[in-house]
Amino acid sequence: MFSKSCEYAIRSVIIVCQNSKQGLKTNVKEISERAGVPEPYIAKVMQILVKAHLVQSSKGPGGGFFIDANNTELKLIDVVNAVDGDSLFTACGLGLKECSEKNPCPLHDKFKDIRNNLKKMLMTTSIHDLSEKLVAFTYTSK
Amino acid sequence: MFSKSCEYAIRSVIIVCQNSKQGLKTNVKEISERAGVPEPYIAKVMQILVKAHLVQSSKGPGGGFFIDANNTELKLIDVVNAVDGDSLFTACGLGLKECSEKNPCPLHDKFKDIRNNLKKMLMTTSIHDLSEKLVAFTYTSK
DNA sequence: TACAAAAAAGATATTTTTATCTCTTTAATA
DNA sequence: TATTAAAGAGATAAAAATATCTTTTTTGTA
Repeated sequence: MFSKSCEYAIRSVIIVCQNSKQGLKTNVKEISERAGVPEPYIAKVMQILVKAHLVQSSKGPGGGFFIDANNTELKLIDVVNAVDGDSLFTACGLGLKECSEKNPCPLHDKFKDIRNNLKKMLMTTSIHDLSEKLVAFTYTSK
Repeated sequence: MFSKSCEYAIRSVIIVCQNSKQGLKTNVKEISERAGVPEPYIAKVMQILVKAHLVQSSKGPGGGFFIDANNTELKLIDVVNAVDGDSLFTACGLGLKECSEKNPCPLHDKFKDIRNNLKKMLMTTSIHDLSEKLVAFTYTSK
């Protein structure tokens, strides 16, 4: 469904969010360990999230990633969009260039429903809520 | 959503199905042209579909791919499963190894709904129906 | 039976994604 | 001010997906 980069990003953002609620910053090493993702790889992915202003970062000793206190409405879709773009919600299910509302491929409407469901779910799922539910979960990739 | 191989497969199967209704076989060249997919690539993908018994093939002059007359209940999910497997319906949305019904990740239930919708759609969409609706559509990849 | 047309099989090449490594910049603090 | 811990940036490497090429097998037909 999502790219690995995106899965990693979601898991990482949840952890950063948890720490941020306690006023803590999270460095790449901790993200790597707790999210179960390779350290140099997630370092790159975090750069994307910082550039998209979904998380903030500070350099130097004691630095790390955090989520701004006023950025309380961060949604899952923001992370997905930043990392994977919006092709999941917009591209034709059959990969057809000409497929559109005006010129729908035969699967167009069926796919639209599915994608709209997915989009709605991602738009209404807040990272903050997830970070509260997920405390007990161990992140280990396949 | 689907791999390119899978998108190609769906488009190709629809074309083969159309021809099969008129008792015609479809060779790789025709599939390539009408589905807008690279010829040597779709040749490989068709082998997967033949091995999965979703389409039949015959070699030699006048040969090609066709769908058995009694295989009238071919569904979209059969093609997706043969080419992409079932990870889209079974894998954790966050890529977590331990996520399961018993030990659900925080997104588990929300993803389950989406995936079940998708699965239901694919299970109820017949290739034969699609092949009738899609006659006018031009297949051109992005 | 020889030829030609077609899929099958296997090898190779290219591109994209995933992953890692090295060096630079920033900033806290001893 | 020197050291150190951290992110940022850029280069490189490995793996997977996509694409192509070559050879073999099958089969219809002249």
